[in-house]
Amino acid sequence: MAMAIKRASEWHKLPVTFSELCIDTTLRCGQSFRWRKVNDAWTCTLHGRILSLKQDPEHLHYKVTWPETPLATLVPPPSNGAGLQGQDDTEELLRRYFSLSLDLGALYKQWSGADANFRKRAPEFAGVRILSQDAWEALVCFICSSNNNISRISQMVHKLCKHYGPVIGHVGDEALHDFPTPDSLTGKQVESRLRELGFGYRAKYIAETARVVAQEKPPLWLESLRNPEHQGLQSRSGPESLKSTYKEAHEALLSLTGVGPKVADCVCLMGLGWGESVPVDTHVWQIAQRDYKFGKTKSKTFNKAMYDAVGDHFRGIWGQYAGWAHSVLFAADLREFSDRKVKKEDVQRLVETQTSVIEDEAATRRRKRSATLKTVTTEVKVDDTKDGVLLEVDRVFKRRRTRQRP
DNA sequence: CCGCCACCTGCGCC
DNA sequence: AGGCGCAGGTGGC
Repeated sequence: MAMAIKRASEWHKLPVTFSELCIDTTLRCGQSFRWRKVNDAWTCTLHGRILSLKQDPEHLHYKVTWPETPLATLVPPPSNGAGLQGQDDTEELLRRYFSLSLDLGALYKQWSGADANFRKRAPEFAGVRILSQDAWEALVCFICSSNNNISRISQMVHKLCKHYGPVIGHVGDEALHDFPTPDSLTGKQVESRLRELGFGYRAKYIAETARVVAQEKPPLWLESLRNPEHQGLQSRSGPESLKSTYKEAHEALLSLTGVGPKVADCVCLMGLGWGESVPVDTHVWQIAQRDYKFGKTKSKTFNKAMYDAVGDHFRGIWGQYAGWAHSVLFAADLREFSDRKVKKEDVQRLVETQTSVIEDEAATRRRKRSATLKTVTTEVKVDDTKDGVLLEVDRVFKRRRTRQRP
């Protein structure tokens, strides 16, 4: 069996157009925190193997590297049972991971038809898909994401794999690890060790959640929360009574420490196949206020009712795959991709002025952020005379905390 | 229920 | 150059 597995890795290709999948955007937009660009190829461990991806306008190119020693004993086979049987199931895995049976072009058309704002933003951000990630991995990664930035989240997830995940192989002299199982994170020392590794208060959430998932919840509890409809994955696991709806899955996840509505929705969307789930974070809340006229209610702070209202609103205009549409706008709003927006506005602005657009843009962003985040409770108007922009801010997403003096 | 705050840490900015 | 403020939130009053 091991002999069949071990062979020289080579590149394969899958016909996929750029508008159906753009890995460069999809893998960098904060869904998964493990993909790294190595020698011009996106690389990550997935289902017990190392996967490298490249793309041209017509194809997705992939290369598989299997473990030097069989890992059947270390890594549980995928829940669909298609594990290491000797034949390469990587193409099927990729189709599943990227949900390639879904017609993304048709969805973009639907969302554009229903929403002028989407129509405006989407052209620069084609091919953004929701990754079908492992539910447990998504759960832990998004627990790490609370009050945190993408750079540090990535570092933390990397450390988690490095210290608790099985080695799958090597790239150069660096070992690549798979994501650790719940069992491997249940030890007595886990919390203190994670704190040493820089996880901060999330160390407790992770250790506690691992213990509950591995020992207190019934076996396959997470899997039972999966959307049975998603990409035709007719449930082969569990009786009818264990199936859940999106709302039930969301509620169930809230029982875990460190999991609030936002993290629960991330797990629903990216780990459990619930396409209608819309994670509302500070970014999405700002998008809702800026582009969808949110922020006109009595309540002063962002509460659960408003959280649900934002999600319901987007589900209303975008429909069954609202979470997918949301991630397109989320990507369009990310700092990391701001160059694409500058380019576009460059053209517009050059017609009007000859000033430095990039610097202008950066300054505007700073002022906007500053106005949005630092304003406290009262209505504020910021008159930006230089750009002739009038910003109205009804409320804040989060009250600025005043640091205690020692 | 609603509305505070504290919570770890690292990086960017002034 | 040394702090301050913030980052895809959540738990506990």
